[in-house]
Amino acid sequence: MKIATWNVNSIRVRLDRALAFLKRHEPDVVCLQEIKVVDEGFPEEAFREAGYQSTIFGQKTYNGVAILTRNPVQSVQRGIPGFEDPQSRVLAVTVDGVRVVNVYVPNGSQVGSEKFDYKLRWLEQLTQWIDEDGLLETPFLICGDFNIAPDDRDVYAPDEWRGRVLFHPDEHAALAKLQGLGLVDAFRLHQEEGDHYTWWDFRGGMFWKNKGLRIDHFLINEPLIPRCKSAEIDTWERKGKQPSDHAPVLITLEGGDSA
DNA sequence: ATGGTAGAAACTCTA
Repeated sequence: MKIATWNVNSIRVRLDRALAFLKRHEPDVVCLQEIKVVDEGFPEEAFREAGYQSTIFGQKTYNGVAILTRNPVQSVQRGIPGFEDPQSRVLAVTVDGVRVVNVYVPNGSQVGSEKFDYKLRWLEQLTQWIDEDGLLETPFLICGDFNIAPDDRDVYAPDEWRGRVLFHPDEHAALAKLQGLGLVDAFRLHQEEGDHYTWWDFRGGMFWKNKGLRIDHFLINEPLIPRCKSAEIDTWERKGKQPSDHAPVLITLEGGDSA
């Protein structure tokens, strides 16, 4: 079973690339963030022709998440239960025996801003839900754009970034609390070196200088750890014509009851 | 401290 996460930064602009991505990797599940469109505008038909069904939680102009799957999904959840949030940032499904939570964590804008407070509150609500919902009893993963670089290896210039949004102690504490529920960073199971990034600012040709941050993640629970055979960042998707500012991340899970 | 780019939408906001 192959699962991908990708902040596409508008699914309408990225449709051709997304279809080519499906052909190239043949993933079973793809979690998309920042689709930037309402449900009705999502290119469901094009994905159906490619062999995928779409589960969508859209929003006009900003945010929006969706999950593409080869197989049918169960127990669809939109948003964090009990948390009033006008922004579409969370979509969970159960597919092939795995509970998959797709998140687009708030960016936070500037440390100390209202948006930064919202980011921290939002992460707290997310953690509380995962903790209380008994979701961790069975194979479980949460993936997406976390807008947090976990440690120094994940930032091209850690001393320059330390204390700024995406690399702030309060964000690290919030992420640690979530991981404290028993989740591990799947990428780090397979790669301990730094210099592997998933996002590069469009401005200043940061990709070509490899000045990026690793802010897109897969967090997996105990039952999935022995099944996780690989984790990779597809930097190819950051190259060429009209790339997103994020590269996709993919993991493979062996075994389980995937059809 | 500022501006650089991209996307959606509508001459600005978000990232």
